[in-house]
Amino acid sequence: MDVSAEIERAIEEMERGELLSTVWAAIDEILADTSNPPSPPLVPAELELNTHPQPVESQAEGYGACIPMMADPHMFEQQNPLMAAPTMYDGLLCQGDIIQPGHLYSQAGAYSQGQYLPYLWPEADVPTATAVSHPAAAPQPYLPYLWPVADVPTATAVSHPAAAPQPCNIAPVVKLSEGQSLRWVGVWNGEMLYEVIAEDHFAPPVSTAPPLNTSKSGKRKCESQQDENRPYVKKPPNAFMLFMKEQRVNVEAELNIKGIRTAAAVNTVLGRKWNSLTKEEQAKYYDKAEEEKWLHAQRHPGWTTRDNYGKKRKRQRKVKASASNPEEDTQQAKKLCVTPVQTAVMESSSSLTEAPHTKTRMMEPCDLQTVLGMEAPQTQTVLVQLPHTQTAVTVPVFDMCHLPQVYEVSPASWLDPPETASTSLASPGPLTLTQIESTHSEDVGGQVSPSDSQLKPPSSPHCTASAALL
DNA sequence: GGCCCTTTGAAGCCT
DNA sequence: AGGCTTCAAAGGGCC
Repeated sequence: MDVSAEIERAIEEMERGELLSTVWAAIDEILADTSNPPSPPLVPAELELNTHPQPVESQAEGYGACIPMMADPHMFEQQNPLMAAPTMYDGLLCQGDIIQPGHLYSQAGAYSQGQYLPYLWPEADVPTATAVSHPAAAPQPYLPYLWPVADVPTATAVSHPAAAPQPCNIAPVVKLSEGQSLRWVGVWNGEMLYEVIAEDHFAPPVSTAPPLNTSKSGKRKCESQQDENRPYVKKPPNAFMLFMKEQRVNVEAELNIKGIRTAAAVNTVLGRKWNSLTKEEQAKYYDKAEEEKWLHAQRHPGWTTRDNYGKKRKRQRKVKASASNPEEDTQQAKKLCVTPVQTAVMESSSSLTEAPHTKTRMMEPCDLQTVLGMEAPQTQTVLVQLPHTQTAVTVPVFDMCHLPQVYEVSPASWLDPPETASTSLASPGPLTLTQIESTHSEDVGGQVSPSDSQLKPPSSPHCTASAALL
């Protein structure tokens, strides 16, 4: 039986809800012919995994995009309790053959709007599963989730009476890249099987995610969307921005000023402080900036600063020449008009098989990571190892304090060693996801030695200790 | 509602 | 190639 064809046909003919239920029923039926009928993986009590499908579009994180949990960790409790639970992450971070949990980034230099979560999440604010309630009619969570394998040694089966066992609500999905995801389809010879699916096959109807960016700057209409269909993605911070982020509180306390142009005054002081730093001291921030840039490139394949160029400022600065000049007006208008087309081109080219080559795109040594897609926030990671490439990537999930298991992904029908990860992922067979080792939440806020990370972001000339964060 | 102010660095744009 | 412009953050002020 051609399962794929059948599923595809069903997808075309059915409504989403019907489709999902039917597909799952079909899969169950198919798999029932094998050794053991697959049942949804049991959820360890301490994991409290999300059991609902996630809106893929909400994963399109970005500073101003709609990744609610990025904006404020407390949103878990305020808007969707389920979000506090360890949830499968929709993107993959590859930083080495051994990938470290995203929570290892939890340290100074956090970004306030969730765009740079590795530095963002204050440990004290990390939501824990224990604080989570599971209402009977839980709202649709915003993000996909990673389902723990049924045979997780440390897993303790729990029942979720409130979570209706609807097939469409228990399908774990791992987002691979833009447009593709891994979905758990069952068990084959004792291994969890995942299939590559198009996102729209699993996309929920509407994202209820509130706007992420609540800052004043986030109110700008031009930042609300990159274009009609694409969320605005902000630039990664440079070294000085990271320095400001970290030192602003100190300088504000030192100055103890309020009122007129406080931020501008503080920035002036920060600028002086920055210039007074030694090269070695500055190198620390250049390192971070390189990491941020690298992560940004992974999360937003194809994105360049061009995408934002001319979209933010709506009127000329006072110091600039008068905009009364018709030519200047025309040029400004040009900048505002051409970008969507360019963006669309970039988007289409950032496929599995070919990625755009831009200054900000770093394909080496992590083609795989780029291919797998990074459009997601991260609060926890699990190890996903791709056997043929001998490369591992992380699958961040929600809740840094839990779900410490590390999983291995092995393709069930990965017959030929791929030339590159890109080619192999272009038409992969079902993948298996099994736990291979465990890590623990004690790592939160800790650092990992460079030897723990065999794949790292490209080092910058300033780079001296970036690996420690990865 | 949204830009200004102010800083440095990165990157795009223009000549 | 080199210079200019824009945007990253912050938040009160101002239009």
